Amino acid sequence: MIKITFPDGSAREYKKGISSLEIAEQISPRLAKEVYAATVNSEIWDLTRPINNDATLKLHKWEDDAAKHAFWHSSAHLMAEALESLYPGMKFGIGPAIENGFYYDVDPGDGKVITEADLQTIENRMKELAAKNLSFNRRDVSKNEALGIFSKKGDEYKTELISELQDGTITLYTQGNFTDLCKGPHLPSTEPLKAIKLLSVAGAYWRGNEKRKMLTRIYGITFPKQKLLDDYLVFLEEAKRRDHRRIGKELELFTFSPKVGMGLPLWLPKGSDIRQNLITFLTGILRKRGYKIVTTPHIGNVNLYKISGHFEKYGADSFQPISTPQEGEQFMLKPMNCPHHCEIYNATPHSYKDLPYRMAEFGTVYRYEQSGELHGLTRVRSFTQDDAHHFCRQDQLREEFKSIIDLILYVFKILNFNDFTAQVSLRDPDNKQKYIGSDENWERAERDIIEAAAEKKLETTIVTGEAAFYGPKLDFMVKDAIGRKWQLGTIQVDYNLPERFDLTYNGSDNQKHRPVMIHRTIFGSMERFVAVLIENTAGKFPLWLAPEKAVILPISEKFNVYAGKVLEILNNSDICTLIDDRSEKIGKKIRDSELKKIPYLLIVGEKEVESETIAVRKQGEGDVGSMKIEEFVSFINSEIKKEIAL
RNA sequence: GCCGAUGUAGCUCAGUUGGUCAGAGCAGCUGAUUUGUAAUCUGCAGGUCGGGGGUUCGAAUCCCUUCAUCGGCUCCA
Repeated sequence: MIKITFPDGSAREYKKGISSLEIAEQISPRLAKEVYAATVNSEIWDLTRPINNDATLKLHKWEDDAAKHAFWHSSAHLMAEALESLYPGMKFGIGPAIENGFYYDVDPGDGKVITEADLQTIENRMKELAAKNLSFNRRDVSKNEALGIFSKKGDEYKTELISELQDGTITLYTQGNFTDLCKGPHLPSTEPLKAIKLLSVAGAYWRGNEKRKMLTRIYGITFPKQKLLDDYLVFLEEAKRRDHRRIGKELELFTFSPKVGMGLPLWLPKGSDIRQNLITFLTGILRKRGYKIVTTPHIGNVNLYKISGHFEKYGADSFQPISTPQEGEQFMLKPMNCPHHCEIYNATPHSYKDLPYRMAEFGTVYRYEQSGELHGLTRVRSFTQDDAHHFCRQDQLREEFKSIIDLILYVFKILNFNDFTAQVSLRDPDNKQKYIGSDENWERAERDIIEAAAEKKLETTIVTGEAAFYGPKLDFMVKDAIGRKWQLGTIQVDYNLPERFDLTYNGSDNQKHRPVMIHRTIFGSMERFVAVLIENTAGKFPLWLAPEKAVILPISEKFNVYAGKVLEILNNSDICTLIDDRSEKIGKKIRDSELKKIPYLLIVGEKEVESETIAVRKQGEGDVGSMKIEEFVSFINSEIKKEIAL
């Protein structure tokens, strides 16, 4: 007998070799139907795998990621089986479960392509196969046996993977006629794979290496119930409606023109207003926190980037230098503001007493991005960073870090950005030659970042090997409407540029010392931030950010004169207001303004003229009653104050 | 840059296998209406069907090429 301990601490005895599925059945047949995987001693297992020793056991229902993972991984195998039966000779790469669903990378063979038009056929075959209720069988094999099986099939991708695995750790899973190299875990059978949808096909380099062959990646998702799939598809549709590219067009916020060039955003008046509101807001906060605002040109001499090291590292992949017609000088569009800022630092002498020195700029930079990588406002070739550089002493590093974390959290809070993650990127300790700076400084900086984040109660994930070559960093990431991750704010320690630009300060010992430099952004870039803001709010911006605060809707043209008077008062009170004096019915005017997401609709008719009031309707919420014009002005001002005060 | 898809009026989209197929709704402009909380009615105007080339008696439709966009991959100082 073996002892199985459950998550609640209770324990029961079972006969040796029992599977978690059998245990679930003994608890309740219903439970057995709802579990998809099990954690046995902190390892995730197939439900059917026999347990031979005392163990802790947690059964995973659909709600658990482990269950979804097994479910989708099994789905990937099912898809592979369908593909193999439809396309004999197809070769298989890898087919993992992902955050939402699964994919499989396949090589259909030279000259053959799979397009979205083929997905329905594949999907249908998957459904046929799933209905056969095929069981997934796990088998341990030796490296030689595995190599034999897959080289016989001609699956060169699999044999490549196997050749890198340790003998004795290799397992295969078989369902029906399909066998795959796989760690598992899997479902007991294909039976629960009831609702299946293949979503898209895309190219993906084998092993993520652009020098190697491009395979065809097929994405799909499955659910145990059709209802869940339907809900998911509805969610995807809704997400598309929140897409910033779509809302940006509908609300006339920004546009792109092939004539201007791809990836070069053109901000329309309303989008510009939002952007400017953010800049004004942030500038106010920065000044209170001791930042000095600077301004630098959009180009810099090539030599500047040779000094900084950027030219050597990124020069070939940048917009190429522009030359002066007579002097033969070469300039680059600035890809970042830091070298310019270093020279601003160098323009004046610095004492240890004056540090930290905080320098900020809304600096527009230009980066060459591959054409296929451009994406709305989130990935562009020209963007404005809310950039800043802190020059400080090594002993001030942690406090500076804390102050920046504090600032970012403060700004995110005001903007109602709750759904972000923070990642600490450290250097790869096994590959130290990739980085510049002393071991001592790195260790200290990494410790400072981690501890500063902890002191600020910021939850972080720590990733080694992701640091920049010049220092460790802390990044803030958010997801867009359909779950793609984008980096916004970042805080990066830099030991490189202070060396290269020979930045110094006078210490209390009257000796020259080297300051540490911190790069930081809060929004990341105005472009990306506005994009994320659009998707978060679905275009319904908070009042303080809204480009237009109110629109006056006269009941009929008879009241246009009064409406004009109201308009003048509001605009003179710095409340950006429009008027809709078309000869349309009030219902139509309300509808149009609601769709434009203007925060307040002010209806004026006979009653309002007589009492010198306006009937206020809040966007999305309805009538909120009448008020005097001055009352509305102070109401709006206090609402805005509430929004941006903390 | 790579793989795949898409590209028809300002916007959203119809246009079977090449043969009155250049259309609709919204937006715009007209005129009528003068309206009380999410769509009043009338009429008009708008496109060399992304650009270029080709096949054909004939191309929005087929082929080539180019530009742009979308979904991914690689990249992201």
